[in-house]
Amino acid sequence: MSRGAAEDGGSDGRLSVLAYALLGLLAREDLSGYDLAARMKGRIGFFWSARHSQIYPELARLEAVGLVTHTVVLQSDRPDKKVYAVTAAGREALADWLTSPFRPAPNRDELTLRAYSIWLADPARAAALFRHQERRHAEQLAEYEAIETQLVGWFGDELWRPVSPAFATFAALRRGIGHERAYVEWCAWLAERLESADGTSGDAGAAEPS
Amino acid sequence: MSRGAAEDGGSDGRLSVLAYALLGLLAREDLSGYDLAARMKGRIGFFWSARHSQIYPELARLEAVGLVTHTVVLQSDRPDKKVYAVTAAGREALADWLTSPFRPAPNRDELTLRAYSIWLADPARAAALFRHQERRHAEQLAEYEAIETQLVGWFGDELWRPVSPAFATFAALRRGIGHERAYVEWCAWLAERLESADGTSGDAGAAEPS
DNA sequence: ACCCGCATGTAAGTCGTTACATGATTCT
DNA sequence: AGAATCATGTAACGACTTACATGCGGGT
Repeated sequence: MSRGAAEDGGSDGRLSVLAYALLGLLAREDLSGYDLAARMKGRIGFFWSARHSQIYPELARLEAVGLVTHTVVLQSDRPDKKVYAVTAAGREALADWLTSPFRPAPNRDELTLRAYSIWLADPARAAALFRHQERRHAEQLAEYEAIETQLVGWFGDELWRPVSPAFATFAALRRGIGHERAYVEWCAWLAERLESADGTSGDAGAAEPS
Repeated sequence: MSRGAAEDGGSDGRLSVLAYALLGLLAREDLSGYDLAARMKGRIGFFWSARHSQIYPELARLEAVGLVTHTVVLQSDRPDKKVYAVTAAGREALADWLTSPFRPAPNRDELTLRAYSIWLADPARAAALFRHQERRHAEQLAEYEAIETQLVGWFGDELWRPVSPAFATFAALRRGIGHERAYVEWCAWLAERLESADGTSGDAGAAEPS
């Protein structure tokens, strides 16, 4: 049983990471394409996202290889919808992928790229940019920490049991918190450096042009 | 002069982020396409990268709109090369971009995505995965910290002058250090949780299959 | 003889975003 | 009447990866 199902649907073409993102959501609850799109710009949006235009075709592909199925749910007050559920083969494909050899994709961070050329910019303007980003990330951090508090309240001990979905949610959230915390610190450090230099350097780089 | 040059080459099509990455490197020193590709998988690789197949056409585009120029350097022992230099218009386009309104691209982190479904995996295998990643990131962190030490040695006070390229290098590097540090901590935390649960849960999930 | 580093390009294909397209129902 | 939410798709384009293609010179 543990080796048959993985081969059943897959034929041979490997799945995209998006496919696993969808399977991961569907392993927790049955959802429509619309719901999946909503999840992708909400909760899990900070580590994976996709638009509905990418999700609908991907769901069709997953169904074609037998990793998900759908049932049409008729609604009177709203448009009907297709609710997708993961199959046994889908669950297994997901579980296999989770611990499979991992090749990290190259990082791309536009703000760091800007920092790399920041010596060409006006220090005052640059400082404003990084202060702004500092605020953005501080807000995001606060939001995550609020969710963390809620999580600890709702689920108690369950949060520490690795077989629980709540644990996995918590784990991902901790990554988000660590990420934002580091980002805020960096922005603040850089902005501070830029601001202090703006004064010492003398001339009116900070003044409005008009 | 401060407003003519920006419009000269650009016609109207916006530049890709890659274009600014290349301009940022060329603003520091003249380089061939080959050299640029090398930079992109070395030093600056941790916040931006590109293959030569993407770089060569992009350089042609930049030259077409007058932001860079090239001179052919004949070599006897090696193939001739085209060495690119940024123009005044190029420098200005870069400087303008640096502090322009910034729309952060969506984050995608496959390891966090895996963590989100980790409740479906065997805890022992999952722990191994995150321990492995912890090591990888710890090595990366050590490397960055070594570079930081060198940087502080070579350039002294220059590192604290925002108009110096060394400062910008330092700033980007600090981001890398913060990032890796947070990542290592997260991997270690998660691995620990997975390992402790593996023992309490009882059976031999950690044993070799053969 | 063969591989590696230098050096420059093109082509095919995947992944992702933006925009196009439609249509029902509910709220203001 | 107009906007917002729910709901599902397709099309065009841009960004990026992998593979194809070529050729010289130096080291083993």
